[in-house]
Amino acid sequence: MEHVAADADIAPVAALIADPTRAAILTSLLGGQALAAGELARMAGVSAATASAHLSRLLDGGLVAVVQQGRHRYYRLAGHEIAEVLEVLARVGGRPPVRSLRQSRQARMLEEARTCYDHLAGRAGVGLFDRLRETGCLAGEEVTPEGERLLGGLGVDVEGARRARRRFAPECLDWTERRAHLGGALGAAITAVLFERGWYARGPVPRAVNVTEAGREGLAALFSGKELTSHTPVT
Amino acid sequence: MEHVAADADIAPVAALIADPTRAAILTSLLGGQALAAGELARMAGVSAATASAHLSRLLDGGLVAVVQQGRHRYYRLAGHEIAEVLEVLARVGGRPPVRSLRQSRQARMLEEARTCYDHLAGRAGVGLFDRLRETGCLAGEEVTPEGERLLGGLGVDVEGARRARRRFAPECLDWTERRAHLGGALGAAITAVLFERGWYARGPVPRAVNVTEAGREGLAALFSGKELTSHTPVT
DNA sequence: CGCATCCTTCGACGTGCGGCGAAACGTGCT
DNA sequence: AGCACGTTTCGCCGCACGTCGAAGGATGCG
Repeated sequence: MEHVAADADIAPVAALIADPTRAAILTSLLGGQALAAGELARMAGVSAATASAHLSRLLDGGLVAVVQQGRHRYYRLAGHEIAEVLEVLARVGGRPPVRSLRQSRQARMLEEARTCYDHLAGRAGVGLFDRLRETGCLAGEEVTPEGERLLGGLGVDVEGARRARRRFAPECLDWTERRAHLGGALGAAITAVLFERGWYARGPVPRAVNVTEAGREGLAALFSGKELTSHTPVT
Repeated sequence: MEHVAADADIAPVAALIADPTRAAILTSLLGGQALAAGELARMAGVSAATASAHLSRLLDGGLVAVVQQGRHRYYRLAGHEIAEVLEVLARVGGRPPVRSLRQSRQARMLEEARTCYDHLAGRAGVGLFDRLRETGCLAGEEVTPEGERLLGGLGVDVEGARRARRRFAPECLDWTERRAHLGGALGAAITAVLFERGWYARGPVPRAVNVTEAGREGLAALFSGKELTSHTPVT
C-alpha cells in the first residue's frame, strides 16, 4: 500500500464474521439479549466445543463480551457498532442475488411482517413499537401505568414479562427497516397475545406473518383510544 | 439453524472481505477510481494471476464491477453500499483510537476536492458537474453548442476528447457525495485545463487538490455568463 | 463431600483456499 | 500478419482453520 490512506485492517474483523457458524452466533446475539454458550451452540447447530472455540475468537476479536454468572457464561455483542456492521453486511449480502419472482414476493412479505426470534419485526414490528412510544405506553425500557392498562386490557402479562430472566423491553435492531422494534420478554409476550387473538397468523414462508382482518381492526381500535373489552375512553 | 433469524447470509460477503489481499484491493478501490487488474495486483502485492482470481470472486460476489476498455479491465466498487460496508468495518476493526487530527483534516480535504483517477471529484467535482448541466453545457452524454463555446474558450479540446478511445462524458459515482460527477475523456480534459490554468493545485495529501484564488474567480466568471478571453456575453 | 451441569482445552482429522509459474486467450499496435 | 502486452485459466502445493470426541477444570446442588 503506497498511496492510499493506511486504513484500519478490515480483514481480521471480516474474517471473524466470515465463518457461517460465527455469523449465526452473531446474528443470534443481534437481538440484544445475552445468551449462554450452550444455547448459542444449539442455535448454530454445532457442538459445545466448536462453539466455545468460536466464542473465544470472537471475544478477543472484541466482537462479543462475556459475563459469567454461576456456571453459565452469557455472551452479548460488544457494542452497537457491531450490530451496525452486521446490519449493513446483511443489506449487501441480501441484495445481489437477483431473486426469483417467488423469492422476491417472499422477501417483500418478510419485510412487511415477520418474527424475529419470538417477537414481531419488519414494518409491522417497528410500527407497533412506534405506536407504543407515541401513545406513551413505553418510556425507555419501562412500561408506563398507561401502557400497563392498555397492554393488560389486551391480555399481556406485563408483570410476568418483568419477572422473566431475559431483558424486559430492549430495542431490537431491524435490518429491513433500519430502525428499532420491541424485543425481549415484553416483545415476546405481546407477540404471543397477537397470535392468540388471531390478529396475526403465520404465513407459508418460515418466518413471515400476516395481519388478519380482525388484527387490523383490533389494532386500529387499540390505538385510537378505545378499550377492547370495556368501553371506557382513554385520556 | 432451527428458529433464529435466517436472514441474509452475511457470512459469504464477509468471507469476500476477510482475505487480506481482497481487503487491500477493496480499500484501494475505495477512492472511487476504477483501477486496472494489473494495478490492483501491484497494490495488493500479489501476482497478476492471484489478483485475477480474487477479482473474479469479488465480481460474482457482487462487490465490484468491471468495465473492459481496450485490453485493460477496469474494476470499481459495485456501489456505494459496498463502500459503506468497508467504512463501517474499518470503524470497528480500526483501533477506535480516533484518527489523529492530522488524518481527519486530510479526510475533510479529500471530501472537499480530490482527483478521481484523472478528473475532479468530491464536492468540487459534483459542483462543477451540476453547473455544466444547469448552464446547458452538457446534455446527457453530449456537449451542447453552447458548452462547446464555453469549454473551447476555456481551452478544453472537446473535439480531441470526443475522438479519444475512452468514453466521452460518463457520469462517475462520487462516494463522498453520493452523486455523480463528470468522468471520462471530457472530465479528464477539463481537469487538465484547470491544472494548467492554475485554478486547482495538488495538495500535500496524495489525491487531494485545492482551488486557488485564481480558480475561484475564474470559475465564478465562467458561469456568470462572461467569456474569458473575449467579452461577448452569453445568453 | 460427591455428583451433575456447563464450559473449555487437547489432539487429530479433513478440507477449503490462497499462493505461484506456465500456458492460453484476447486485444492493440505496426 | 505478427508481435507485445494485459488478463485469465490451469495445475499443483502447502497451510490454516473448522470440526468433533474425550478429557480436564469450574461451579452449584443435595
